Amino acid sequence: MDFNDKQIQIIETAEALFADRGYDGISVRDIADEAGVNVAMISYYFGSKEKLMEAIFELRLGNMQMRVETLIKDDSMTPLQKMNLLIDEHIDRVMQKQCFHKVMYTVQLTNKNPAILKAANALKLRSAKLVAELIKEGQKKGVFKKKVDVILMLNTMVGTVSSTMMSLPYYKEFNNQADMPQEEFESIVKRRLSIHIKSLFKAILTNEA
Amino acid sequence: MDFNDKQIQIIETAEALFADRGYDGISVRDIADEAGVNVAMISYYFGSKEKLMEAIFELRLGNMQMRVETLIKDDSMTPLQKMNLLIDEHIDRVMQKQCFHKVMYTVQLTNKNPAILKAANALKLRSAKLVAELIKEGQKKGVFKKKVDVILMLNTMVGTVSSTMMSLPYYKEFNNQADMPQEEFESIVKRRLSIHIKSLFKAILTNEA
Amino acid sequence: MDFNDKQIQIIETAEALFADRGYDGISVRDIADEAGVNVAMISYYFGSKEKLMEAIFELRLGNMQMRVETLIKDDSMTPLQKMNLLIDEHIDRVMQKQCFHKVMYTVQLTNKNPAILKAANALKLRSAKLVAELIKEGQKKGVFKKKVDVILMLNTMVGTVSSTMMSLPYYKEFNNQADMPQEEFESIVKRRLSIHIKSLFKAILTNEA
Amino acid sequence: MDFNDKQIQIIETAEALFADRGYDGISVRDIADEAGVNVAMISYYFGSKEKLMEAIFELRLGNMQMRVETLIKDDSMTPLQKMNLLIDEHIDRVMQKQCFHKVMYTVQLTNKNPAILKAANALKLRSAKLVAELIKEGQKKGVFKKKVDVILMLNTMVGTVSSTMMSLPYYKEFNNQADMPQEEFESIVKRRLSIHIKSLFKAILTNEA
DNA sequence: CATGAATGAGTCTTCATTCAT
DNA sequence: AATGAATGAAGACTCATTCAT
Repeated sequence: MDFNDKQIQIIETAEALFADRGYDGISVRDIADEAGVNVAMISYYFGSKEKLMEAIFELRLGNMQMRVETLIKDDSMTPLQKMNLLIDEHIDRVMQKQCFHKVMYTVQLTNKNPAILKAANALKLRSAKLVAELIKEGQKKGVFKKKVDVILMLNTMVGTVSSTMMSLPYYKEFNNQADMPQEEFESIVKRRLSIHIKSLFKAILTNEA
Repeated sequence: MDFNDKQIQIIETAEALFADRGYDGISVRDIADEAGVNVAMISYYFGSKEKLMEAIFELRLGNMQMRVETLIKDDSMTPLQKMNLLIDEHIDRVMQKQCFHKVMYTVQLTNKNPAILKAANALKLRSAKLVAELIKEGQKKGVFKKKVDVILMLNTMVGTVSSTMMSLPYYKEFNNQADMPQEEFESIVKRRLSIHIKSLFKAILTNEA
Repeated sequence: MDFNDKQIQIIETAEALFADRGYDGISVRDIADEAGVNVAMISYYFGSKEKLMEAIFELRLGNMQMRVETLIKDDSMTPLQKMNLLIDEHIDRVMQKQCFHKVMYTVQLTNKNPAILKAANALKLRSAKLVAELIKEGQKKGVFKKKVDVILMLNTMVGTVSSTMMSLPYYKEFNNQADMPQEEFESIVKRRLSIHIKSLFKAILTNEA
Repeated sequence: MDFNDKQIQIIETAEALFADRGYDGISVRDIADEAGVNVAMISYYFGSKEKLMEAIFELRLGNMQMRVETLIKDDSMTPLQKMNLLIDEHIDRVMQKQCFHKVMYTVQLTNKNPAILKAANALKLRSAKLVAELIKEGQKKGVFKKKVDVILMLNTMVGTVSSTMMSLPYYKEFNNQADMPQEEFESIVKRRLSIHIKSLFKAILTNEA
């Protein structure tokens, strides 16, 4: 749970490389070279390549779940406000840690890293249940519709954001914004995504347009 | 473009295995063993592992683009009908060829197979442009809203479907439908997805709820 | 059970090297280099280093057990004749395949190759039981003593031969026969061993000197 | 020659582990972990793994030679008494320090630790020469036969004991004594070995049965 | 046309040892 | 005096591909 500086450096290097070429597409030597450390150091610090992969998730997933929980249990916000904040935080998280999320998607796509897949799915399921509670709360208060498929709704949020992130370069090209600085472009995308998904959720959750 | 029976057998075996363990997670020997052919046959028929991967896309993407084009240019349907059919066809395609789509997502996630990635993105871009034209047509007819972000809209469609497909087992568990036959469950999911995405698109494209 | 020429060549090379430096003291590359084959060929033919070790035993132990069995069941010899032949055959076997027997002793000394150890011990136990029957037969006929510890007797045979083989160079030096050709020396040793052990067995088995 | 407590602890741990898995089958880290000391301490105290191995022999062989010498030169015993005591002491030594003797046999079997092998052989040779003198003394006194092959005789002693020690578990099984406490069983084996070898030596050395 | 045999390059991991502290 | 951190070398093994047949 607590990694030293060199470990974090290795983890972040691995994360970026895994995102770019996949788990099996990157050798421990690639990681070591890129991180400027000795090959043996990866086994030394993490035990194995697989364990290094797990360390990436340990580092990144650590407080993610906690954040969702505190957000949902916050009494100072209405259910809709919470949903909107959930959306914005998800967008921020994914856009800020694009590499990690790419890695996470590949893990979900294959059965290569079963231990990690299991952990990721458990996290997903728990989050979904928390959100389901939140929906129920909103339904009790009469602000949300009766029939809501929480999973599909979350899949829309997650899927839209990930599809968008995955195709950022093409989105840029399609919108003729190739010249725009990356940071500015991503900021725009984030805003658009936020508005887009919030309006979708409004349509899903409430009775009005 | 024209593969013989044995080639198709190899392609489909490879597709399923790549979907399950990723491109680098599967060796040509794995494929040969599973397909019941000699290892050397893969190089013999396709030239290389990479080329076999390309063959998968050649086989699967072949008529996909064409289908979108004819659909959009069909004069017997309203723009909204076309959009709805586009959604249903996408859902059907993904659910029916889950393996292939998993493979395609992994290709989009990494820079491992650049030639394929490029082809897939070109296809995507062309589809997006066709849909954009369709939207414009609907806007001219006054049935669609003025401001529509086509890319985000398509990302919602693609992302929702793929996220749902990727997490089918967990969706099943979450809904307490573990006992239901897979076919029936997938049929239900398809219907739900259809309604879900269509209502989202309605909210995106039209002014009413 | 049936190895091709190249496999036998590898097996015999490995046998000699393992005898000289131990299982862990020899790398598959050592074996490959010495045998003049590619490193990958060892995995290709045997699966692994461990399996190669097992192949050595498969090749060498194959007919050994059978030989003991037919010898013991041969009706044309008296029990004492059988024992004497058993001794001579053991001496011949060990002296002729010194490398293999060195390998076998190291296997018996450590718990490194448990599968092989188990097989070797099973063989030993079966042989001991056969010899025990032979002893009983001799006891019934009144030519052997009543009380004979078969295991200790066999340990004397096996142990004497192996100790002698292991220290051949020092035996040579001790007897001031350093100049004698190796073959001649070994022939002498075999004769001496034969006489030595037979007289020991006579002392163990019969009542007269 | 003078080791401190921690060194002896390391030596004895190494001895046990080497006995179980061979020199190359055990890493210095294994030894350090098992002995509860730092990995670097082994290099620190002994210089290298090889030197640690030598230290084992330094510790164990130290007074062994001396013992044989004083025994043989003891004037209060007849040659036969000396031989019998030699046998019993050898049995005791091997059975009490089984680990060390296993290590020593592996050293004699391979050419991996030449320095140690040389020392062990020198010791063996010197012992053999001492025993040869003892035999001559007995021959002069007319209690021993004229023709005795000292080396073969000693090989019988050493080989019988080591073969027996190596196969203790199987001896136990063969005799249906699996339930007997190890200590009691070993005590019985020692007694049997003593009688067995003494009677063999009697046969070898004297003219009567 | 199809394949069994073979291989060089590359995989992850472990190793004994060193060195600054 | 003792050790945690670090590493170059070597370990066994797998890989996609080639080639003679």
